[in-house]
Amino acid sequence: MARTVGSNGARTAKAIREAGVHLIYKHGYEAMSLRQLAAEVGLQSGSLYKYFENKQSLLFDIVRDHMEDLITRAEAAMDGVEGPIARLKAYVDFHLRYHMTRSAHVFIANMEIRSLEAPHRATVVEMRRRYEGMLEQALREGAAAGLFRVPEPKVATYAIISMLTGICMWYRSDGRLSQDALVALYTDLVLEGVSRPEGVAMPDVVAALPSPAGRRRARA
Amino acid sequence: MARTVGSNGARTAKAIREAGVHLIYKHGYEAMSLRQLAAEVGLQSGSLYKYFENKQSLLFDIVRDHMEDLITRAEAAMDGVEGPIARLKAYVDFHLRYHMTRSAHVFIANMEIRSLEAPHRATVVEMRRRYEGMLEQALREGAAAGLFRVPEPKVATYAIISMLTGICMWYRSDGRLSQDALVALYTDLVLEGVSRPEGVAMPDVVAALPSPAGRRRARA
Amino acid sequence: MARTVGSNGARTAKAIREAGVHLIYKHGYEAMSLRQLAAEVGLQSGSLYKYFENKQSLLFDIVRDHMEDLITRAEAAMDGVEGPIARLKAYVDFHLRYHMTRSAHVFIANMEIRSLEAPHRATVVEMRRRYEGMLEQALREGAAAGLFRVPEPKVATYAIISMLTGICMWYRSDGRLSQDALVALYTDLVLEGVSRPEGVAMPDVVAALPSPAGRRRARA
Amino acid sequence: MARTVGSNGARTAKAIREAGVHLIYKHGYEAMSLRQLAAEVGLQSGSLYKYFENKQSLLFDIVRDHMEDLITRAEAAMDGVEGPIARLKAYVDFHLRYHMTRSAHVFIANMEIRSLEAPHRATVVEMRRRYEGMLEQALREGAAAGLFRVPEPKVATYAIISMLTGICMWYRSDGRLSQDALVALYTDLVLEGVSRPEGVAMPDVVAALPSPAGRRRARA
DNA sequence: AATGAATGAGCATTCATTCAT
DNA sequence: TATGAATGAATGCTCATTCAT
Repeated sequence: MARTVGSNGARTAKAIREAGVHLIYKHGYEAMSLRQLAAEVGLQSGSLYKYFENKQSLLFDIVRDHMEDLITRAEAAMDGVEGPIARLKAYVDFHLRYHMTRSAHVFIANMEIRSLEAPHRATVVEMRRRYEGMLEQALREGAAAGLFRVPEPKVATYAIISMLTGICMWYRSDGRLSQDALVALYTDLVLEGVSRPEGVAMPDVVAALPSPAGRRRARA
Repeated sequence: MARTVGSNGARTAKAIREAGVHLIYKHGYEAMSLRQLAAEVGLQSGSLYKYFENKQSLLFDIVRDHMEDLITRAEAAMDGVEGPIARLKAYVDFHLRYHMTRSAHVFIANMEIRSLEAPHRATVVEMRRRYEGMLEQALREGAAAGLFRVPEPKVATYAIISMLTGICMWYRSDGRLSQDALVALYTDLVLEGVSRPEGVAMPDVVAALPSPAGRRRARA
Repeated sequence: MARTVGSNGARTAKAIREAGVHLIYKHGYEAMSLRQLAAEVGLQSGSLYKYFENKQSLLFDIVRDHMEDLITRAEAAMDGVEGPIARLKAYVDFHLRYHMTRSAHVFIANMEIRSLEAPHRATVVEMRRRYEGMLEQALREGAAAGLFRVPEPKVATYAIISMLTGICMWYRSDGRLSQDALVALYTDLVLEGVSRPEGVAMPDVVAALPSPAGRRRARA
Repeated sequence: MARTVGSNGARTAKAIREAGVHLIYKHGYEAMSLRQLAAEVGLQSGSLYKYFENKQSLLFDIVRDHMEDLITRAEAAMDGVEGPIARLKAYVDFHLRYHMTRSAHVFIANMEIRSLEAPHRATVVEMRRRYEGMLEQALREGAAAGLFRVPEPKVATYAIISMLTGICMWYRSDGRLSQDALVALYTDLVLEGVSRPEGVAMPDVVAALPSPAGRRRARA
């Protein structure tokens, strides 16, 4: 019998990718078996190797492509936005909407870094740093302009990103609150959190922080 | 040979638990093998079964005990603290210090919930809800007292806890910033984020939120 | 190496089944290991799982298929045979020849019922009941016709079947006695055992038996 | 703490033996674990080795003791009984009652011979031969005296013993039929099966049997 | 007489992967 | 493009057995 009309490699490749995302999201990379994946797309497990080199590279492909997409879209969202406050708002808005829309990919990229082999992990970590850097930059500029109260931009970056990313652990598109409402709520939390209020001094312990200058290690 | 001189059940049990935490933290529950664990404590893998029923219950024991410890200590930390602001500060302080001190346990409890079988997972999720409830309660009281600007206490709870918990992803005890400094930084972010500033109105979209009253589903 | 030249699924499946019968017959189901079985057919033990779901289902497949074969052939052997005496003879003849020819299968079906998990066991027990029912029916009809002296057809059924089945414990095809001779000997024992002799009364204790009517439990 | 009053080795030994019989009967020798056995008598599994050398010798002890008991009692039951018919009746009577009373032991001795290592098995097989020999002897004498129609006493022996032994597969002491009734039924089957009826010739095929004289192999 | 800690071999089963067809 | 047969290593787990205490 000839092949089914329209049954072609590209379609299968896409089906594998989607089933892979779904299964890794649901069971975790280690717990997902290639037999399951093959069954999901109606193949024998050996046939998957036409579409990827091995299980590890399936994961890497998924995570790398996701990170590229994330960065590309973030840059597009921030493109042309002027001023630290507007840029911070744009970042928060983008990050939240992206995480609500593509929660499975995001979840995988956050949870399965551990399952990536060292070189792959390094690549992904570097991409994540670039993405986080966009937020850090906005915070630094806002602080320099006297708009934000962020003595430690790196810490604030981690804090804000953790807070925003957490949304993909519980957000459901059929929930009571709309995406717009949630964006408004989080934006408010973030903006108030970092904005300089009139006449409020930094706590002493922060004022006495050692200077970050000259340190070598990437993380505080 | 039967028994190493000086071998001792309680000591072995403790060693297994610690090695288990370490290996699950490092490789993930699925990726850790009991042979690895046994090797770490100098046993044959079959001998581990004197100390737990199976791999799953090792994980559950670790997570459950951690959650019990977390809740007990949180309650102790909040005990006698009066007023929403003070209570919020106490919660943030406790949460951060605990997460900086026991980051492996915390990491496991957050990451490996997925690896728990349904009934175990239900138990842990319930415990987590109780722990989160302490924060939510403080936020609600603060809002009711007109101190906090939190139209959606549940969302704010998730947001704050995500932000704080994120610290265990990067904190190193030998880092540049002390625990005190980090606590001060995060406390500032949280407090400013939720405090009611003079004459600042809610964003329109939040003001127009549907009332949470009467909804049945647990999550927003 | 992937595939031995000329290897063939159907052939392997048959080889596994036969080796399985042989090993279970020789060592017992519990004592047979799948490594042994795999070695017998020249495979790695994991490869067996292409051919059965698990060890238990290998046993069940063997026993079920045997029972189906037994019943089908018994019905064929009895088909068209008229009259209780002729039917009893046909049953004895069939049963003996079958048990002499396929003693390994028969042995397994009798000995390893205990090793079947409950639902499988129930299925097999039900099939056995059907097979035994054919003999019981012949005995009942002969008794009703005044030809047989069987006050308790169920007991007589068990007795006769036990007697006949015992042959597979010692029969060897290269023994001194031919199948025909053995069939003649057993037929004689059975026929004389149940036939009504002239003027011979039942022993008193049997005459005084409680009526089986109305009892619920299947077995005497 | 001192030992419990009356807790002594002999009592424990007996408990182990009984639990062993029970568990082997229920699960089979291979499937029974010494942990189960130990738990049944309230010991640690290592402690069992004060009472037997190893698992195999527990089985052998059980089977050997049972066979000794069987033979001793059979000899006592036949002692002083005169004449082939009376002796045959006495054997049948004894065998049935013994098998109804001690069905677990009997079952084990029949089913687990396969699990005995070669030398142990040889011992048990020899004992069984002695026990069967008592029946064979009675049949031979009855045939020689012209009372029985048994051209092949060995075959008849196997047939009768199989038939009688089968009772322990289904007999329940709370069944509808009493032991006396069952003994009467089986005795009747056996006696009629082997007794010489007036003017009934042997079937041709049996009349033409090769003489058993001079053969070496133990089984027909 | 019994414990309890441990061994080391073995088990059924699953896995990612290979490759001739 | 896909199959299906197979590998070989690994996994979680159970077992009979040992022996210092």
